[in-house]
Amino acid sequence: MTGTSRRGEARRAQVIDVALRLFAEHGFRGVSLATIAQEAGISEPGLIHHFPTKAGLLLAVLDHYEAANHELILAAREASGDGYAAAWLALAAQHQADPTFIRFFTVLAAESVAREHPAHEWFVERYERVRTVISEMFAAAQEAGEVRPELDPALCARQLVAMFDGIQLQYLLAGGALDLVTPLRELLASFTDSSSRA
Amino acid sequence: MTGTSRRGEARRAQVIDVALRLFAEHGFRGVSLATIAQEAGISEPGLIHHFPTKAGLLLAVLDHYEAANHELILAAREASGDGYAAAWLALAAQHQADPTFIRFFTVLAAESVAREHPAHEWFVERYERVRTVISEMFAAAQEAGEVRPELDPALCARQLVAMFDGIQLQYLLAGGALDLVTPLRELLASFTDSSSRA
DNA sequence: GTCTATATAGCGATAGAC
DNA sequence: GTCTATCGCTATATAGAC
Repeated sequence: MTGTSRRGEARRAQVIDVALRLFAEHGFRGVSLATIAQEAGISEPGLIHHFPTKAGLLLAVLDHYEAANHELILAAREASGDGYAAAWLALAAQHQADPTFIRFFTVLAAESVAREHPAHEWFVERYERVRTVISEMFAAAQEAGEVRPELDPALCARQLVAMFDGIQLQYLLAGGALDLVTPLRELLASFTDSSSRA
Repeated sequence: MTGTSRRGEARRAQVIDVALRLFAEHGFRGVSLATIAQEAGISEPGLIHHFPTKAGLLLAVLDHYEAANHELILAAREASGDGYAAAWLALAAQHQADPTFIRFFTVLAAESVAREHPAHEWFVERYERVRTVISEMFAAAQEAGEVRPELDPALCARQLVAMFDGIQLQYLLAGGALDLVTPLRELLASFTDSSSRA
Protein backbone atom coordinates (compact mmCIF):
# COMPACT_ATOMS: atom_id res chain seq x y z
CA MET A 1 0.00 0.00 0.00
CA THR A 2 2.77 2.41 0.98
CA GLY A 3 6.51 2.36 0.51
CA THR A 4 8.52 -0.77 1.03
CA SER A 5 11.08 0.39 3.56
CA ARG A 6 12.63 -2.24 5.79
CA ARG A 7 11.01 -0.73 8.85
CA GLY A 8 7.63 -0.63 7.16
CA GLU A 9 7.85 -4.24 6.12
CA ALA A 10 8.76 -5.26 9.65
CA ARG A 11 5.76 -3.37 10.98
CA ARG A 12 3.46 -5.04 8.47
CA ALA A 13 4.77 -8.49 9.35
CA GLN A 14 4.35 -7.75 13.04
CA VAL A 15 0.77 -6.59 12.57
CA ILE A 16 -0.11 -9.65 10.47
CA ASP A 17 1.31 -11.90 13.16
CA VAL A 18 -0.71 -10.25 15.92
CA ALA A 19 -3.84 -10.13 13.77
CA LEU A 20 -3.61 -13.87 13.10
CA ARG A 21 -3.66 -14.62 16.81
CA LEU A 22 -6.45 -12.18 17.65
CA PHE A 23 -8.67 -13.16 14.70
CA ALA A 24 -8.10 -16.80 15.70
CA GLU A 25 -9.13 -16.14 19.29
CA HIS A 26 -12.10 -13.85 18.69
CA GLY A 27 -13.06 -14.02 15.02
CA PHE A 28 -13.10 -11.10 12.60
CA ARG A 29 -16.04 -9.31 14.16
CA GLY A 30 -14.96 -10.11 17.70
CA VAL A 31 -11.79 -8.03 17.65
CA SER A 32 -11.34 -4.29 17.09
CA LEU A 33 -8.61 -2.45 15.27
CA ALA A 34 -7.84 -0.69 18.52
CA THR A 35 -7.03 -4.02 20.18
CA ILE A 36 -4.87 -5.17 17.27
CA ALA A 37 -3.00 -1.88 17.27
CA GLN A 38 -2.45 -2.00 21.02
CA GLU A 39 -1.17 -5.60 20.97
CA ALA A 40 1.13 -4.75 18.07
CA GLY A 41 2.53 -1.75 19.94
CA ILE A 42 1.27 0.78 17.40
CA SER A 43 -1.40 3.45 17.32
CA GLU A 44 -4.71 2.84 15.57
CA PRO A 45 -4.11 5.35 12.75
CA GLY A 46 -0.61 3.93 12.45
CA LEU A 47 -2.14 0.55 11.75
CA ILE A 48 -4.61 2.08 9.30
CA HIS A 49 -1.68 3.60 7.47
CA HIS A 50 -0.38 0.12 6.61
CA PHE A 51 -3.77 -1.56 6.19
CA PRO A 52 -6.36 1.05 5.14
CA THR A 53 -9.36 -1.16 6.00
CA LYS A 54 -10.00 -3.94 8.49
CA ALA A 55 -11.20 -6.20 5.67
CA GLY A 56 -7.95 -5.59 3.80
CA LEU A 57 -5.98 -6.60 6.87
CA LEU A 58 -7.95 -9.84 7.11
CA LEU A 59 -7.27 -10.69 3.47
CA ALA A 60 -3.58 -9.94 3.97
CA VAL A 61 -3.49 -12.33 6.93
CA LEU A 62 -5.35 -14.99 4.92
CA ASP A 63 -2.98 -14.74 1.95
CA HIS A 64 0.10 -14.71 4.16
CA TYR A 65 -0.79 -17.82 6.15
CA GLU A 66 -2.27 -19.72 3.24
CA ALA A 67 1.12 -19.36 1.56
CA ALA A 68 2.86 -20.42 4.78
CA ASN A 69 0.61 -23.46 5.02
CA HIS A 70 1.33 -24.38 1.44
CA GLU A 71 5.04 -24.36 2.19
CA LEU A 72 4.45 -26.57 5.22
CA ILE A 73 2.67 -29.10 3.02
CA LEU A 74 5.47 -29.12 0.46
CA ALA A 75 8.06 -29.50 3.23
CA ALA A 76 6.12 -32.32 4.87
CA ARG A 77 5.77 -34.09 1.55
CA GLU A 78 9.50 -33.74 0.95
CA ALA A 79 10.32 -35.06 4.42
CA SER A 80 7.99 -38.03 4.17
CA GLY A 81 9.45 -39.41 0.97
CA ASP A 82 6.64 -39.29 -1.54
CA GLY A 83 3.70 -40.61 0.48
CA TYR A 84 0.76 -38.25 0.03
CA ALA A 85 -0.91 -39.56 3.17
CA ALA A 86 2.05 -39.17 5.49
CA ALA A 87 2.40 -35.53 4.51
CA TRP A 88 -1.17 -34.75 5.56
CA LEU A 89 -0.78 -36.54 8.87
CA ALA A 90 2.47 -34.69 9.56
CA LEU A 91 0.68 -31.44 8.82
CA ALA A 92 -2.12 -32.33 11.23
CA ALA A 93 0.40 -33.18 13.95
CA GLN A 94 2.22 -29.90 13.41
CA HIS A 95 -1.00 -27.89 13.69
CA GLN A 96 -1.96 -29.79 16.82
CA ALA A 97 1.29 -28.66 18.44
CA ASP A 98 0.54 -25.01 17.56
CA PRO A 99 -3.23 -24.65 17.14
CA THR A 100 -3.25 -20.94 16.25
CA PHE A 101 -3.28 -21.85 12.60
CA ILE A 102 -6.25 -24.21 12.66
CA ARG A 103 -8.07 -21.98 15.10
CA PHE A 104 -7.78 -19.11 12.66
CA PHE A 105 -8.98 -21.06 9.63
CA THR A 106 -11.75 -22.92 11.46
CA VAL A 107 -13.24 -19.77 12.96
CA LEU A 108 -12.85 -17.62 9.86
CA ALA A 109 -14.13 -20.23 7.39
CA ALA A 110 -17.42 -20.60 9.28
CA GLU A 111 -17.74 -16.85 9.83
CA SER A 112 -17.23 -16.32 6.10
CA VAL A 113 -20.25 -18.44 5.21
CA ALA A 114 -22.24 -15.21 5.48
CA ARG A 115 -22.41 -13.68 2.01
CA GLU A 116 -21.58 -10.17 3.24
CA HIS A 117 -18.45 -11.33 5.07
CA PRO A 118 -15.26 -9.71 3.69
CA ALA A 119 -13.59 -13.13 3.27
CA HIS A 120 -16.60 -14.91 1.72
CA GLU A 121 -15.27 -15.06 -1.84
CA TRP A 122 -11.79 -15.86 -0.59
CA PHE A 123 -12.99 -18.99 1.23
CA VAL A 124 -15.34 -20.07 -1.56
CA GLU A 125 -12.40 -20.05 -3.97
CA ARG A 126 -10.05 -21.60 -1.41
CA TYR A 127 -12.25 -24.63 -0.85
CA GLU A 128 -12.75 -25.16 -4.57
CA ARG A 129 -9.00 -24.97 -5.05
CA VAL A 130 -8.20 -27.29 -2.14
CA ARG A 131 -10.75 -29.88 -3.26
CA THR A 132 -9.30 -29.83 -6.79
CA VAL A 133 -5.70 -30.18 -5.65
CA ILE A 134 -6.42 -33.03 -3.24
CA SER A 135 -8.65 -34.74 -5.77
CA GLU A 136 -5.80 -34.71 -8.29
CA MET A 137 -3.48 -36.04 -5.62
CA PHE A 138 -5.82 -38.96 -4.94
CA ALA A 139 -6.18 -39.61 -8.67
CA ALA A 140 -2.40 -39.82 -9.01
CA ALA A 141 -2.13 -42.07 -5.95
CA GLN A 142 -4.86 -44.26 -7.40
CA GLU A 143 -2.93 -44.54 -10.64
CA ALA A 144 0.10 -45.62 -8.59
CA GLY A 145 -1.98 -48.32 -6.91
CA GLU A 146 -1.98 -46.64 -3.50
CA VAL A 147 -5.73 -45.99 -3.50
CA ARG A 148 -8.41 -48.61 -4.12
CA PRO A 149 -9.46 -48.45 -7.77
CA GLU A 150 -13.23 -48.41 -7.15
CA LEU A 151 -13.10 -45.13 -5.19
CA ASP A 152 -13.89 -41.69 -6.63
CA PRO A 153 -10.91 -39.34 -6.05
CA ALA A 154 -13.15 -36.26 -5.88
CA LEU A 155 -15.32 -37.88 -3.21
CA CYS A 156 -12.26 -38.96 -1.23
CA ALA A 157 -10.99 -35.39 -1.35
CA ARG A 158 -14.29 -34.02 -0.03
CA GLN A 159 -14.28 -36.60 2.74
CA LEU A 160 -10.68 -35.91 3.78
CA VAL A 161 -11.15 -32.14 3.84
CA ALA A 162 -14.45 -32.50 5.70
CA MET A 163 -13.02 -34.75 8.39
CA PHE A 164 -9.97 -32.51 8.70
CA ASP A 165 -12.17 -29.46 9.34
CA GLY A 166 -14.64 -31.28 11.58
CA ILE A 167 -12.00 -32.88 13.76
CA GLN A 168 -10.32 -29.49 14.17
CA LEU A 169 -13.59 -28.04 15.44
CA GLN A 170 -13.94 -30.85 17.97
CA TYR A 171 -10.31 -30.36 18.98
CA LEU A 172 -10.83 -26.65 19.62
CA LEU A 173 -14.09 -27.08 21.53
CA ALA A 174 -12.52 -29.82 23.65
CA GLY A 175 -9.74 -27.44 24.68
CA GLY A 176 -7.08 -29.48 22.88
CA ALA A 177 -7.81 -32.69 24.81
CA LEU A 178 -8.32 -34.73 21.64
CA ASP A 179 -6.17 -36.40 19.03
CA LEU A 180 -6.23 -34.81 15.58
CA VAL A 181 -4.22 -37.41 13.74
CA THR A 182 -5.83 -40.77 14.46
CA PRO A 183 -9.23 -40.16 12.83
CA LEU A 184 -7.51 -38.88 9.69
CA ARG A 185 -5.03 -41.75 9.59
CA GLU A 186 -7.85 -44.26 9.84
CA LEU A 187 -9.79 -42.57 7.05
CA LEU A 188 -6.75 -42.53 4.78
CA ALA A 189 -6.08 -46.17 5.62
CA SER A 190 -9.61 -47.03 4.51
CA PHE A 191 -8.83 -45.50 1.14
CA THR A 192 -5.82 -47.71 0.52
CA ASP A 193 -6.71 -51.11 1.85
CA SER A 194 -9.71 -52.39 3.79
CA SER A 195 -7.64 -54.83 5.85
CA SER A 196 -5.34 -52.15 7.22
CA ARG A 197 -8.00 -50.50 9.37
CA ALA A 198 -7.19 -51.04 13.03
CA MET B 1 -38.99 -14.64 31.97
CA THR B 2 -42.42 -13.01 32.04
CA GLY B 3 -45.90 -14.40 32.22
CA THR B 4 -46.96 -17.32 30.08
CA SER B 5 -49.93 -15.85 28.27
CA ARG B 6 -50.83 -17.37 24.94
CA ARG B 7 -49.97 -14.16 23.13
CA GLY B 8 -46.63 -13.93 24.91
CA GLU B 9 -45.73 -17.50 24.01
CA ALA B 10 -46.59 -16.87 20.37
CA ARG B 11 -44.38 -13.79 20.35
CA ARG B 12 -41.48 -15.73 21.87
CA ALA B 13 -41.84 -18.51 19.31
CA GLN B 14 -41.94 -15.97 16.51
CA VAL B 15 -38.83 -14.22 17.76
CA ILE B 16 -36.95 -17.51 18.14
CA ASP B 17 -37.87 -18.45 14.59
CA VAL B 18 -36.64 -15.15 13.16
CA ALA B 19 -33.51 -15.21 15.33
CA LEU B 20 -32.61 -18.69 14.05
CA ARG B 21 -32.63 -17.45 10.46
CA LEU B 22 -30.73 -14.23 11.16
CA PHE B 23 -28.11 -15.86 13.38
CA ALA B 24 -27.69 -18.52 10.68
CA GLU B 25 -27.18 -15.92 7.97
CA HIS B 26 -24.95 -13.46 9.83
CA GLY B 27 -23.69 -15.15 12.99
CA PHE B 28 -24.30 -13.95 16.54
CA ARG B 29 -22.11 -10.87 16.28
CA GLY B 30 -23.21 -10.07 12.75
CA VAL B 31 -26.82 -9.30 13.59
CA SER B 32 -28.28 -6.64 15.88
CA LEU B 33 -31.29 -6.82 18.17
CA ALA B 34 -32.79 -3.99 16.12
CA THR B 35 -32.73 -6.16 12.99
CA ILE B 36 -34.23 -9.15 14.79
CA ALA B 37 -36.98 -6.97 16.27
CA GLN B 38 -37.73 -5.40 12.90
CA GLU B 39 -37.93 -8.75 11.08
CA ALA B 40 -40.14 -10.13 13.83
CA GLY B 41 -42.50 -7.16 13.58
CA ILE B 42 -41.84 -5.97 17.10
CA SER B 43 -40.06 -3.02 18.69
CA GLU B 44 -36.59 -3.39 20.15
CA PRO B 45 -37.64 -2.89 23.78
CA GLY B 46 -40.55 -5.24 23.09
CA LEU B 47 -38.03 -7.91 22.18
CA ILE B 48 -35.92 -7.11 25.22
CA HIS B 49 -38.99 -7.61 27.36
CA HIS B 50 -39.17 -11.27 26.32
CA PHE B 51 -35.42 -11.87 26.09
CA PRO B 52 -33.59 -9.48 28.46
CA THR B 53 -30.18 -10.04 26.85
CA LYS B 54 -28.97 -10.97 23.38
CA ALA B 55 -26.95 -13.86 24.83
CA GLY B 56 -30.07 -15.19 26.49
CA LEU B 57 -31.92 -15.08 23.19
CA LEU B 58 -29.14 -17.08 21.55
CA LEU B 59 -29.26 -19.76 24.24
CA ALA B 60 -33.04 -19.94 23.88
CA VAL B 61 -32.67 -20.49 20.14
CA LEU B 62 -30.00 -23.14 20.72
CA ASP B 63 -32.09 -25.06 23.23
CA HIS B 64 -35.21 -24.83 21.09
CA TYR B 65 -33.63 -26.15 17.90
CA GLU B 66 -31.44 -28.73 19.61
CA ALA B 67 -34.66 -30.22 20.97
CA ALA B 68 -36.27 -30.01 17.53
CA ASN B 69 -33.27 -31.73 15.99
CA HIS B 70 -33.42 -34.46 18.60
CA GLU B 71 -37.03 -35.13 17.65
CA LEU B 72 -36.07 -35.28 13.98
CA ILE B 73 -33.49 -37.95 14.76
CA LEU B 74 -35.96 -40.02 16.74
CA ALA B 75 -38.55 -39.70 13.97
CA ALA B 76 -36.02 -40.64 11.30
CA ARG B 77 -34.93 -43.65 13.32
CA GLU B 78 -38.54 -44.69 13.73
CA ALA B 79 -39.22 -44.31 10.01
CA SER B 80 -36.15 -46.22 8.91
CA GLY B 81 -36.92 -49.32 10.92
CA ASP B 82 -34.06 -49.64 13.39
CA GLY B 83 -31.03 -48.93 11.23
CA TYR B 84 -28.86 -46.36 12.98
CA ALA B 85 -27.12 -45.42 9.75
CA ALA B 86 -30.24 -44.80 7.69
CA ALA B 87 -31.53 -42.38 10.33
CA TRP B 88 -28.42 -40.22 10.06
CA LEU B 89 -28.54 -40.15 6.30
CA ALA B 90 -32.23 -39.23 6.35
CA LEU B 91 -31.39 -36.42 8.74
CA ALA B 92 -28.65 -35.16 6.43
CA ALA B 93 -31.02 -35.24 3.45
CA GLN B 94 -33.64 -33.33 5.41
CA HIS B 95 -31.16 -30.62 6.41
CA GLN B 96 -29.95 -30.36 2.84
CA ALA B 97 -33.50 -29.57 1.74
CA ASP B 98 -33.76 -26.78 4.35
CA PRO B 99 -30.21 -25.63 5.18
CA THR B 100 -31.19 -23.02 7.79
CA PHE B 101 -30.62 -25.56 10.51
CA ILE B 102 -27.11 -26.63 9.52
CA ARG B 103 -26.19 -23.07 8.66
CA PHE B 104 -27.08 -21.99 12.16
CA PHE B 105 -25.16 -24.76 13.91
CA THR B 106 -22.13 -24.60 11.62
CA VAL B 107 -21.70 -20.84 11.98
CA LEU B 108 -22.45 -20.72 15.70
CA ALA B 109 -20.30 -23.72 16.65
CA ALA B 110 -17.20 -22.16 15.09
CA GLU B 111 -18.01 -18.72 16.48
CA SER B 112 -18.36 -20.26 19.96
CA VAL B 113 -14.80 -21.58 19.89
CA ALA B 114 -13.83 -18.21 21.41
CA ARG B 115 -13.85 -18.61 25.18
CA GLU B 116 -15.72 -15.37 25.79
CA HIS B 117 -18.54 -16.32 23.39
CA PRO B 118 -21.93 -16.57 25.12
CA ALA B 119 -22.52 -20.06 23.69
CA HIS B 120 -19.03 -21.43 24.39
CA GLU B 121 -19.96 -23.69 27.30
CA TRP B 122 -23.16 -24.73 25.55
CA PHE B 123 -21.27 -26.05 22.52
CA VAL B 124 -18.50 -27.66 24.59
CA GLU B 125 -21.13 -29.67 26.46
CA ARG B 126 -23.13 -30.34 23.29
CA TYR B 127 -20.21 -31.95 21.49
CA GLU B 128 -19.29 -34.07 24.48
CA ARG B 129 -22.90 -35.22 24.69
CA VAL B 130 -23.23 -35.91 20.96
CA ARG B 131 -19.98 -37.87 20.85
CA THR B 132 -21.10 -39.97 23.81
CA VAL B 133 -24.54 -40.73 22.38
CA ILE B 134 -23.23 -41.68 18.94
CA SER B 135 -20.41 -43.70 20.45
CA GLU B 136 -22.96 -45.73 22.43
CA MET B 137 -25.00 -46.16 19.26
CA PHE B 138 -21.99 -47.56 17.43
CA ALA B 139 -21.18 -49.85 20.34
CA ALA B 140 -24.72 -51.25 20.25
CA ALA B 141 -24.57 -51.65 16.48
CA GLN B 142 -21.23 -53.41 16.85
CA GLU B 143 -22.74 -55.80 19.36
CA ALA B 144 -25.49 -56.51 16.81
CA GLY B 145 -22.89 -57.31 14.17
CA GLU B 146 -23.62 -54.23 12.09
CA VAL B 147 -20.21 -52.64 12.70
CA ARG B 148 -16.88 -54.36 12.15
CA PRO B 149 -15.62 -55.76 15.46
CA GLU B 150 -12.08 -54.35 15.22
CA LEU B 151 -13.28 -50.70 15.14
CA ASP B 152 -13.39 -48.35 18.15
CA PRO B 153 -16.94 -46.98 18.59
CA ALA B 154 -15.66 -43.75 20.15
CA LEU B 155 -13.35 -43.13 17.21
CA CYS B 156 -16.12 -43.90 14.71
CA ALA B 157 -18.34 -41.38 16.50
CA ARG B 158 -15.67 -38.66 16.29
CA GLN B 159 -15.18 -39.42 12.60
CA LEU B 160 -18.87 -39.35 11.76
CA VAL B 161 -19.49 -36.10 13.63
CA ALA B 162 -16.39 -34.53 12.09
CA MET B 163 -17.32 -35.46 8.54
CA PHE B 164 -20.90 -34.31 9.14
CA ASP B 165 -19.70 -30.88 10.26
CA GLY B 166 -17.02 -30.57 7.62
CA ILE B 167 -19.24 -31.55 4.74
CA GLN B 168 -21.84 -29.05 5.92
CA LEU B 169 -19.22 -26.30 5.80
CA GLN B 170 -18.28 -27.25 2.24
CA TYR B 171 -21.97 -27.38 1.32
CA LEU B 172 -22.57 -23.87 2.65
CA LEU B 173 -19.48 -22.37 1.04
CA ALA B 174 -20.37 -24.01 -2.27
CA GLY B 175 -23.79 -22.34 -2.20
CA GLY B 176 -25.61 -25.67 -1.87
CA ALA B 177 -24.14 -27.13 -5.06
CA LEU B 178 -22.83 -30.22 -3.30
CA ASP B 179 -24.21 -33.49 -2.01
CA LEU B 180 -24.34 -33.86 1.75
CA VAL B 181 -25.40 -37.49 1.91
CA THR B 182 -22.95 -39.43 -0.26
CA PRO B 183 -19.75 -38.77 1.72
CA LEU B 184 -21.52 -39.77 4.94
CA ARG B 185 -23.07 -42.87 3.41
CA GLU B 186 -19.67 -44.01 2.17
CA LEU B 187 -18.09 -43.47 5.58
CA LEU B 188 -20.85 -45.41 7.33
CA ALA B 189 -20.52 -48.18 4.75
CA SER B 190 -16.81 -48.45 5.52
CA PHE B 191 -17.73 -49.08 9.16
CA THR B 192 -19.95 -52.05 8.36
CA ASP B 193 -18.28 -53.93 5.58
CA SER B 194 -15.20 -53.17 3.50
CA SER B 195 -16.65 -54.74 0.36
CA SER B 196 -19.71 -52.48 0.33
CA ARG B 197 -17.79 -49.32 -0.51
CA ALA B 198 -18.74 -48.17 -4.00
C1' DG C 1 -47.09 -6.30 27.56
C1' DT C 2 -45.65 -2.87 24.26
C1' DC C 3 -44.36 1.49 23.13
C1' DT C 4 -41.22 6.37 22.57
C1' DA C 5 -37.20 8.36 23.96
C1' DT C 6 -32.69 8.08 25.44
C1' DA C 7 -28.38 6.71 27.97
C1' DT C 8 -23.75 5.07 27.31
C1' DA C 9 -20.16 3.05 25.07
C1' DG C 10 -17.42 1.25 21.29
C1' DC C 11 -16.83 0.82 16.49
C1' DG C 12 -14.14 1.83 11.81
C1' DA C 13 -12.31 5.48 9.53
C1' DT C 14 -10.68 10.50 8.53
C1' DA C 15 -8.13 15.13 8.95
C1' DG C 16 -4.18 17.30 9.52
C1' DA C 17 0.17 18.31 12.30
C1' DC C 18 4.93 16.70 12.71
C1' DG D 1 5.56 6.95 8.62
C1' DT D 2 3.46 7.97 12.99
C1' DC D 3 1.06 10.73 15.88
C1' DT D 4 -3.38 13.57 18.41
C1' DA D 5 -7.95 14.64 17.90
C1' DT D 6 -12.33 13.69 16.30
C1' DC D 7 -16.20 12.46 13.20
C1' DG D 8 -20.33 9.69 12.26
C1' DC D 9 -22.40 5.59 13.07
C1' DT D 10 -24.32 1.60 15.42
C1' DA D 11 -24.49 -1.28 19.25
C1' DT D 12 -26.94 -3.10 23.73
C1' DA D 13 -29.61 -1.81 27.29
C1' DT D 14 -32.59 1.31 30.31
C1' DA D 15 -36.42 4.70 31.98
C1' DG D 16 -40.83 5.63 32.09
C1' DA D 17 -45.44 6.50 29.71
C1' DC D 18 -49.53 3.97 28.10
